[in-house]
Amino acid sequence: MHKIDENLLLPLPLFSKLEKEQVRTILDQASRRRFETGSAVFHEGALAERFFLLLDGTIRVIKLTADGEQITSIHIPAGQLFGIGKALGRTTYPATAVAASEVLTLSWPTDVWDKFATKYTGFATETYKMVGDRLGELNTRVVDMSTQHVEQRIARALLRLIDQSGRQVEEGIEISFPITRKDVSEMTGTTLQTVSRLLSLWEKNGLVISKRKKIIICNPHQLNILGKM
Amino acid sequence: MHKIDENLLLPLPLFSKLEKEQVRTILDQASRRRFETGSAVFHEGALAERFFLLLDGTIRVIKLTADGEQITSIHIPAGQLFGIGKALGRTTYPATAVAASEVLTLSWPTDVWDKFATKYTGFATETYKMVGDRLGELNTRVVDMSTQHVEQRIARALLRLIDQSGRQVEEGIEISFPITRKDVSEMTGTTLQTVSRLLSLWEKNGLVISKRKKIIICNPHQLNILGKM
DNA sequence: CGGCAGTTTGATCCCGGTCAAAATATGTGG
DNA sequence: CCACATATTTTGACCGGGATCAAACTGCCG
Repeated sequence: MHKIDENLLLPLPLFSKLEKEQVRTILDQASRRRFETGSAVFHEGALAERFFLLLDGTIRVIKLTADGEQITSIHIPAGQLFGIGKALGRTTYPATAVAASEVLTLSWPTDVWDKFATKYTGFATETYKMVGDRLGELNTRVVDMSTQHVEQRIARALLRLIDQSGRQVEEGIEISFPITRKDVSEMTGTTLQTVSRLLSLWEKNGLVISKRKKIIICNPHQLNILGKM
Repeated sequence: MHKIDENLLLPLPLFSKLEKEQVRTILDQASRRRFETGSAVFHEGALAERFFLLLDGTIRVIKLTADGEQITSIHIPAGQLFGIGKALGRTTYPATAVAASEVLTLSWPTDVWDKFATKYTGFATETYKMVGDRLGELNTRVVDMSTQHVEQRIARALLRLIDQSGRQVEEGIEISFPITRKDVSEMTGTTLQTVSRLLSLWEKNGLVISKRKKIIICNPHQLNILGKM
């Protein structure tokens, strides 16, 4: 196993209040692992034996319904912790985490969480801030789902994605991991047909450009207006 | 201001790991206040100067949309903390808290949260467990909203309500605070007309009995089946 | 008793789901 | 490098759940 350069991690909010020395100690206890696109990092209901830090790529958090449908709860961008049920008093993972692209993770045994939280200033604080953000995001999701039409939900979902994991390209801002119509429909509670129709329409109007598994937002401003109608 | 009997609070999970002495100290720093049905305890966006413990009654947490619609995020039953943005790194309240019935609260200045969290074993742990539960609830809300039909969402919402704040009465289990068709529609992302139609239908079939601002579930089992179809 | 808040019921309409089928990419093995 | 299998996207036709509009009804409070 390679040693990881602690300088890469120091800029992360999670470690911002720590000494280089401390980050080194934390890293030395971590396991490093790569996941291929589509593979699961952990499964809903499984014993939460480890918690993870996403070094690179994007994690898609999904839930399965009784009848086998799957819906996307959130996407996690690089730099964030996930699978931290321990921090919230859980012993099992509340959802399944899938690699939305090639993914690089660090992970630690759940047991060390308490030690980290008490020993390292800001570690718990930053984590809970992140939890707060996710709570907020879920909250707006609920509001959206109850009040917004499909067109607006999809527009907002795309904006959220480029906000979290957008990459500037020539034609606009691209979603930095492969994403299908089906994925978008699972994020917004619709069907892939509806998503396809809308993307086609938007492409005709110059709002987006979309290829297979790829979406580029050309005109975020216009999309934002659509999302608020 | 009356002294509050600490024996009332000792059974709460929040205080379960504390000495009587410590609970007394915590209580002595609290302000006690009553809110009438419909009045706001705090408003979305306002500076989070205090956090609250709900002694009696039910709190309805609502969010307002851009166009003035309001949707209900969750209900908080007696015994729980709320308005604890500080624990999640927030400085403002993320939603509005309204008294769904007559309500009795204790509250403390936000500043003392850190002290409580570090000083009193289990205080932080219990709080975060609760946050975890709310995260879970919001998560299932999102799943529900994306996959369930209106009938199922309403059935589940009612079941959740009697689960959290039900009161056994002669004909079945009653929701222990006044609740209108409109309230239910705001919880489920529908319209009061649809809720009314369904409740009428269910009443005809003996599943519920509903009066003005009052709903009694006569047959939770049957409703549970409906909610899973 | 008047007025308001809450509820019921009917009629109509349309968004978006469902079913179906074809078109277009991508990958794989020979 | 081609042929075939599979994954993804597109487009069309149809239909139904539930929103919307409208109006009457009921219980409650001052």
